[in-house]
Amino acid sequence: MEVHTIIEELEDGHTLFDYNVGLNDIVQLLIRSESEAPATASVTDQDGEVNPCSISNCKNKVKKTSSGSPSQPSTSSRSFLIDPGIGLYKINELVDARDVSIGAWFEAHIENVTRATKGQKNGKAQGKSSNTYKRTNGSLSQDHSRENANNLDSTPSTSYSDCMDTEEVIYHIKYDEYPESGVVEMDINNLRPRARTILKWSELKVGDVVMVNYNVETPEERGFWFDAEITSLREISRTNKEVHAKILLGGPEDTINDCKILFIEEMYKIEKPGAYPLTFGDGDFKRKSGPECKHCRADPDKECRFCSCYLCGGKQDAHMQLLCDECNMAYHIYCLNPPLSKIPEDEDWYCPSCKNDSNEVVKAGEKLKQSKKKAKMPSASTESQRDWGKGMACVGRTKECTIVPSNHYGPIPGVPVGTTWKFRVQVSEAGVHRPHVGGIHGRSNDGAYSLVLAGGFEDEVDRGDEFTYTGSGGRDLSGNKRIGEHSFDQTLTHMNRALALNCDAPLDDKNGAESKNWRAGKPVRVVRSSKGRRISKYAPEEGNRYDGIYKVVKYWPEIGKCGFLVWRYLLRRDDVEPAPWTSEGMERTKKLGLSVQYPEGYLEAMASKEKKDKVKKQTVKQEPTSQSNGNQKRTIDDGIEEPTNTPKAMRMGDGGKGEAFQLTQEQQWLIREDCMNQKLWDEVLASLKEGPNFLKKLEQSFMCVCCQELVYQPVTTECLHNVCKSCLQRSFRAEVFTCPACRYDLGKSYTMVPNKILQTLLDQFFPGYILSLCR
DNA sequence: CCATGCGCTGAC
DNA sequence: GTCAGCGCATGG
Repeated sequence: MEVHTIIEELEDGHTLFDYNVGLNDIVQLLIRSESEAPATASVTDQDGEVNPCSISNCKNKVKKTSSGSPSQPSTSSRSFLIDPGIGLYKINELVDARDVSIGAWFEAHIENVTRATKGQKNGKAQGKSSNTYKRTNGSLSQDHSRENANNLDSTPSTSYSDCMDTEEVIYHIKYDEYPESGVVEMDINNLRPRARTILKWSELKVGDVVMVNYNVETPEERGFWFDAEITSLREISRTNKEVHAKILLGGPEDTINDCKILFIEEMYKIEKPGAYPLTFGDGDFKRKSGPECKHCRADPDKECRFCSCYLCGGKQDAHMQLLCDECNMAYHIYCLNPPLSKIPEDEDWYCPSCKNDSNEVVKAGEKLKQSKKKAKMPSASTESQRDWGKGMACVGRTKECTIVPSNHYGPIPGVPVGTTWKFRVQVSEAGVHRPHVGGIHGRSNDGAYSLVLAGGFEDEVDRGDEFTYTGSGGRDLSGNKRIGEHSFDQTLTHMNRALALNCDAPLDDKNGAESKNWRAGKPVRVVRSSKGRRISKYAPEEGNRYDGIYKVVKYWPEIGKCGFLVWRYLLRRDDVEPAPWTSEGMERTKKLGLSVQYPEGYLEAMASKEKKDKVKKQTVKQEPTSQSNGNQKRTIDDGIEEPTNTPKAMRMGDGGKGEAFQLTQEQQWLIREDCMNQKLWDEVLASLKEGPNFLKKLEQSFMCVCCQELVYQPVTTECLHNVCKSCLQRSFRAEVFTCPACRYDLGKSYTMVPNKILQTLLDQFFPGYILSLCR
């Protein structure tokens, strides 16, 4: 059953190909303006015969090729130009299929286009119903088309009013398909011009239609090209992105509407439609110029887009023509701007529109190009031999806390008081104190969420349950420093203002303020660093320890020991969890097995480094002049054996033991009420005794299969899976009415009712987690 | 985009 | 032991 699509008007600057018309459509063109008056054109195949085909997705500007006046439109000879002439098109319907499969790409050369008048269209439609287009033997449609062509020829004086009628456009296309060498003619539907803009991840967004070379997570065939509309994008880590897409064309099955795309190798955005020539295979499909051109069959008088200069249109001086290795277009060396005096010796040559800036190309073995930001960084200009970024001085995060947002007040779920990390970057990863370097984390219009006590100020006092803290700023950070000498007064702005806002008193940036009800202030997570040991006996021996929740009692400006004005804060502990230095706290620390946490592989690396140093010393002693440093290093690296001494890392894994996770009565009641998820809850509750691991288990069990995050506004399906309502809605919009987890058919009219009980529970366990998902 | 920063490391 | 100076995350 064919659908007739009427394109009433052509918009300026567009071609017929810009209109999306579906498979098996017949395009009807209604000419409305004088300038777009219809014309006749002949459809001829290689044998001079006429061969109709139905084509869709065409929106083509009528090109005048002779000087027919609008008053005699039908006598003028016109053709439809598919700019720039050669393009990569997709076959969707093959009438005369040979060894070419549907979905294959090929280069096509639009030879001729025919338009039939209204009367003929009807005739043609009849012809179609009588199998004209579903040609199974070669003669039927040819005969019919010839009839059409004859009709055209016999009605040269069609009046202009006729031109206002709906008329059908008929194309005839020649194509070459790799690896088939000959020119074959065929009927084609749904021509789709291609784009070739390589997408960067950062440019990709939901809703983009892209052409992807991919591996898709289905049992179907992998690794080919298809068109897809991006439905969701998720950055799992800096190097790991996940894309879901709705396949539009050419996927493993066009029926798959939501698939997870993995390992994308190349991706092109389909932008402004236009014919972008691409070649198949490894360049085997390359035309020859001049008399050898297989397209014009060595006929020097025949116009041929393949061997005529793209700039001047002439096919003379074939020996002076350059063929672009990308688009295969021919260019006279003297037509180029600037012109070339001779044929370049380079094997490859690219035309001006295909040439890439060699500065932008990353060659094998070369480092990736620096981002704009990196280019501005000192490392881009200085030739320092230091391996910045390898040690813990400048590493980036490898994990990120997403169970609470960055502006979360109060404890981080699953992180008990006493948890200790070796490095600040780990504290950041845990979400306890996010800045790598800064002492206060907060927002100047909201408040402070956490701070680190590291003994940066000699005149600070730490009494454990109460301490004074000094604001930030006032330091001379010239010379790319992170900390420096005090050289000016601090102000109650930025983080200093944030911390002041925690105090339950009106802000006063001149005299400071004191809270009458200090417990009413906003909670601050406090981390003590081992660096604070020089002024505080409460600082941990090693690393950075989370000590619990404190509140700002008061803040005031004063002249510090440094001689400049500083803002000082008094914080007091207000936490039900015992402080780590109390006997109760120490017992708990022991019970929970909280020992210093090191980054993954850190202890191993340190152990092997130690070993290396030892070996190095020995080697130097034994053969002081035998090897260069480089070789020596390589030998040692390769000879590293597995580390044997990682006691602390081993203990680290026991962190969850010792203290069961406590559920409130309300939580217990809610869990019982959530009977749909009873089985899941039973599993999760089994890990209650594992303490913090309970939350991890909870997070895993209630993860949305679509967005891979903790479900938000969960819809608990009949098949007992939990999916975010928005994810399920997206699936339904893509007309997939099955459960994303198990493909159970939910039915088109399924009503999505969020599981409020589950949402309440998740909000309690992971306060405000939705905010961290919306970043 | 720019400014800020109670870390961290290798070189001296 | 001291110190220069880096990437990174964060806020504005």
